[in-house]
Amino acid sequence: MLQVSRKFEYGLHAVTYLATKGFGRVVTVKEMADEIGYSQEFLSKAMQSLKRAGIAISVQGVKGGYTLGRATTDITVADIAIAIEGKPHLVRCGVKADSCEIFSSCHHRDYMNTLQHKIQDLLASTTIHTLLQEIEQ
Amino acid sequence: MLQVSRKFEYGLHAVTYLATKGFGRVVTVKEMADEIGYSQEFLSKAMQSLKRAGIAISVQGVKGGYTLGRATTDITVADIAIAIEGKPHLVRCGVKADSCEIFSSCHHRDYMNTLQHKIQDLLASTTIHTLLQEIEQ
DNA sequence: GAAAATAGGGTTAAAATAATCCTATTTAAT
DNA sequence: ATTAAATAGGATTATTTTAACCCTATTTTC
Repeated sequence: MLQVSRKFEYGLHAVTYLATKGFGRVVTVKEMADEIGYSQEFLSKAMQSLKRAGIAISVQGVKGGYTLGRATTDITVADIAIAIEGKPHLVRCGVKADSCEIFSSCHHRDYMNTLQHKIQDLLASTTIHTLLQEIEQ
Repeated sequence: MLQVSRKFEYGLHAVTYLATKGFGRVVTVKEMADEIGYSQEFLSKAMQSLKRAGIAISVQGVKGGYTLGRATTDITVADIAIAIEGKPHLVRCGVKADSCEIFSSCHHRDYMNTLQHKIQDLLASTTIHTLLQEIEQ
């Protein structure tokens, strides 16, 4: 349930890594993979997802690499999750709506959606900046 | 990431179903599976997990079935998640602590644990009672 | 004793996740 | 121009997780 995918973990770790390296500093995937201890190729995929979402900026070519696309105050955990895993689809009711006999009285979808929004709101209210700060007490 | 497992969904749906049937009313897995549209055998496993956690009470034998083990005000979404999927282990840093060269300066585990606790707290503060109420506005 | 229910071990099937492979493109340096 | 180092990304394979299924035992009512 509360399990985060490894790709998300890669993405979050990469973002916090870039954040500690300072805004604007370009870092290669190789450096990150070596330092952090992840698979370079898989981390590369995560970075590509972060780039598409504008969370990271890529610089191609020899002196290339990645840097943060915006301030850590403007990157939320939800941003990273969605960039990497897409919008979550929590509700997977076993019965399709049009063949569900109790659909009108069944609020299962509502409950699941409520839950989803709660989690989503929580992650959306957690910026990288606050996450970093909460640690270094 | 934010994806809930089907077994958790089964469990939550079963709990809300039992809740709407009224406290103390014993319902068979077959009835629930038919009404809700889930696999009877798999739902059965979910119920067994809920029973072990005290969320449901089982009655064996011919007139048997399940009923809620305690009031909906005393069952949280976290209870159900843990009963069904066990305690989550969010952090899966690619490097083992004793072979991690940057361990002392790496706060990744802290970030992940912080996140985990935030989600856990959210789910632990969401009771079935409130979930049911929030819908019927 | 028969029937209807939970209990639960064990195996198989399906799906999702993670890893790998390979090639293309971009760009700095020589 | 050529080379080397980097990102971009499609495609495939391997692994792991999840879901489904099978089968037997136990409990309890009638």
